[in-house]
Amino acid sequence: MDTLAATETFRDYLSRYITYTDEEWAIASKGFVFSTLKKKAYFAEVGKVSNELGFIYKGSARYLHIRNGEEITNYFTFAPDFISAYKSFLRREPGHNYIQMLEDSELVIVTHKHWHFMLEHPQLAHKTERLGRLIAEHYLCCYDDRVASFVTKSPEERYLELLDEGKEVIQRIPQHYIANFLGITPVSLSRIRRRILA
Amino acid sequence: MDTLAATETFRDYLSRYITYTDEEWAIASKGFVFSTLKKKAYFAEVGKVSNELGFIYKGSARYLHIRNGEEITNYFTFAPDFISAYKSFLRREPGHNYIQMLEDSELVIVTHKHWHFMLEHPQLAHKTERLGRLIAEHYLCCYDDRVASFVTKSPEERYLELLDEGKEVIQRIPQHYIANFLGITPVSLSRIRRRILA
DNA sequence: TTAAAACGTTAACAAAAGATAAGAAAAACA
DNA sequence: TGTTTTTCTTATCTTTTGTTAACGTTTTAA
Repeated sequence: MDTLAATETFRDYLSRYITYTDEEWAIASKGFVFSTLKKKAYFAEVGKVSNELGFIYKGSARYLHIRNGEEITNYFTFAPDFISAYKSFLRREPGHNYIQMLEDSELVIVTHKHWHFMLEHPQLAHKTERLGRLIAEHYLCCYDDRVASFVTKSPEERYLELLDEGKEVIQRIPQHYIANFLGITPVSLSRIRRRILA
Repeated sequence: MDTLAATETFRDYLSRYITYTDEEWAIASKGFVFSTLKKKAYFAEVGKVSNELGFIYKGSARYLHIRNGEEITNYFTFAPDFISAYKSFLRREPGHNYIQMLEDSELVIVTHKHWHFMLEHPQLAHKTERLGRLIAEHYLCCYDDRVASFVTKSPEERYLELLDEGKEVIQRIPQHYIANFLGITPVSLSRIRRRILA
């Protein structure tokens, strides 16, 4: 996909939150950067301040921690979606997790500098503030669901729930990543699967 | 506390996110409503669209679900803080949880209508959008931590973590609520406590 | 293409959690 | 104050999960 098409895909994705006029979009998109990341490459790393907000229009990624020397996969993202070490990006602090590509991927990058340019540019500021608010609100609601499922459901129920929604996740992701995502061990997930099939 | 003092407490709390000028604040605060809720009263209920964003300046509350006929406490809030059925408030959908006061409480209420008045008023719009964004971002980061603790830590570790941070929670909240919050049963929390003391 | 690494399942045992019930202590309240 | 309700702990038993290790299969990469 060329950069123009990528930019349009991004614009189209954003339209669920906000619609910039052509003129506004011309100003905003001038600052976008395009990036290709190979499978296993890192978009964000522990200990580094993430200066980039990414829009992944091709590919996928996983979020992971290292815990007692072991990788624990936290979350997945599939194109088209945002990809970001929010906390690090927003607070300008060193991050606590890695973001690694699951396949060769292509992204539109909004640097921290450009994001703030958009937040301060007279013509873009208001819509950009709203965009930022709506995006944060959207993910807030997602997190709310996720926490609720940890609090009110058993691992088996969480897995069944995932089967219902996350068709893509189930088919494209190694099972031990999914186990981590559910907060259990890979061995335990394997047993749950056997239990369900029986 | 009288309504003027309450309004000032609210303004002071908001100053961590944004500072309205006196003139702006005069416009904004005109629409605030004041509410007193007794212990056990509900701020939000399942099945009802929440039309109110609350700022609790005195008191505390818990968020809870009903699951198989049993209450499951999800979260706690202590003054001063926001209190809101976000998902319901933001999306105008019937809510999936209750918010119940843990003690007699006093709140500043921003109705959905007034919030949108603030988002659209020429003098307030920009700061209000930013306020909304910063609040959402703040809670997003909180949720991120909470999910990470479910994914990477055992119930016992989550409890120890809570002991470190949440002094208030530990002392003022019944233990079976805390057990719910940690995603385990009250019996299990009791055993964890014995294990730790030994 | 071949060697190495990663993946998923299963087994065996230990540790922890869920469910249920009983009883004591504390808190609510009338 | 006295009674009821709530809260917390403990015990027993069952179920589930964690841990470690083994094995066959698939994928990766040299």
